[in-house]
Amino acid sequence: MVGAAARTEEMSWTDPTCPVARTLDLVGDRWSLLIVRDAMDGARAFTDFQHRTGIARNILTDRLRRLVERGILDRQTAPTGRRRNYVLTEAGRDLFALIVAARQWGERHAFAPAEPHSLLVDESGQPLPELRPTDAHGRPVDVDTTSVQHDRCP
Amino acid sequence: MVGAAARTEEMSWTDPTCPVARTLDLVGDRWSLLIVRDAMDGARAFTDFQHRTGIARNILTDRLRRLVERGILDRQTAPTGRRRNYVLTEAGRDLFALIVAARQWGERHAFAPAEPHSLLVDESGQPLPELRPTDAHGRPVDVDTTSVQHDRCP
DNA sequence: TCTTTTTGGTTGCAAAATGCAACTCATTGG
DNA sequence: CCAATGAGTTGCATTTTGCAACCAAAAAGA
Repeated sequence: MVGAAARTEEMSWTDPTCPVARTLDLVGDRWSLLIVRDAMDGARAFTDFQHRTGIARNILTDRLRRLVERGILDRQTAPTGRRRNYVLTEAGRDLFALIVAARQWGERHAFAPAEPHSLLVDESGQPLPELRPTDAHGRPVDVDTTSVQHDRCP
Repeated sequence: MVGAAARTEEMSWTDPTCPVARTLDLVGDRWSLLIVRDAMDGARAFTDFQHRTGIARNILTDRLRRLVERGILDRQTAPTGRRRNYVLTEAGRDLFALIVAARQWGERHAFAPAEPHSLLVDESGQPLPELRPTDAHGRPVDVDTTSVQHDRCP
């Protein structure tokens, strides 16, 4: 299902039939996924995001608004007219796999072997195993063993 | 391991300790992942990429060069013809999981239920099951059951 | 062989996105 | 009440992108 404002604002897609392209149209700019990353790591207030990402404040204002419009973040006002903060929607939380894939690729290809980096761990402190696409029977697949059908409507 | 030119050119990272941020610095712009997507789907020549993505040619020139510099594409001279084309490196092929994650999120959240879209299938024509991050024991994990350690060097 | 077309770019300029600093205006802590 | 902080907005300079025209080498055709 498409996000709220994507409907009202009649989003113009780079490549309307490709889910990869639509995803990039929604969160594929320089900052949106870093904002989502920080939201997943507990950031909720404007300044949380500003300090963690280092993004310019006017751009942050715009990105937060767009992520809300696109159904990835939600603005919640705490009980007594307090400060509003930003929380992930279900669609936003579902970006977890994408962020994990980005993190793991970065660990494999953007760091020297001994170079320090932050680490994503499960509840027992263990790093996650690598995400591996599989076919319907659980066998690993890759570029060579898959193909894109451009002419189907499932 | 870091890409060839990332070393020579002394890349300046948005957030040097975060693998997600480094990945986005390398392929997180408006076009790079669509170029990789098309390379995975068989595009090799300049004009293949130009027609599939619709990107402006000067930008395409620049993105292709950067992807080569960053170790994601390689320029290969075809056996008979003199014309060089672009093929994915191992690091580029390893972006498969990231592209699949983007595709699956797009299918779930950027399309109306009956809206047509391209489909990634395995060798027997079956769509791939959804990628699910798991812990070391194979149990599904998500935002709530994981955390980022910002102070470790594995 | 000579000409035409296609490929793979480059250059210059206009438009859009981004970054930076200064300025509001409400909330909160003392 | 007053100062400090949070959450933006506004204006301007810089950077990135898009568009169209131009160009040289390679391939194709006559």
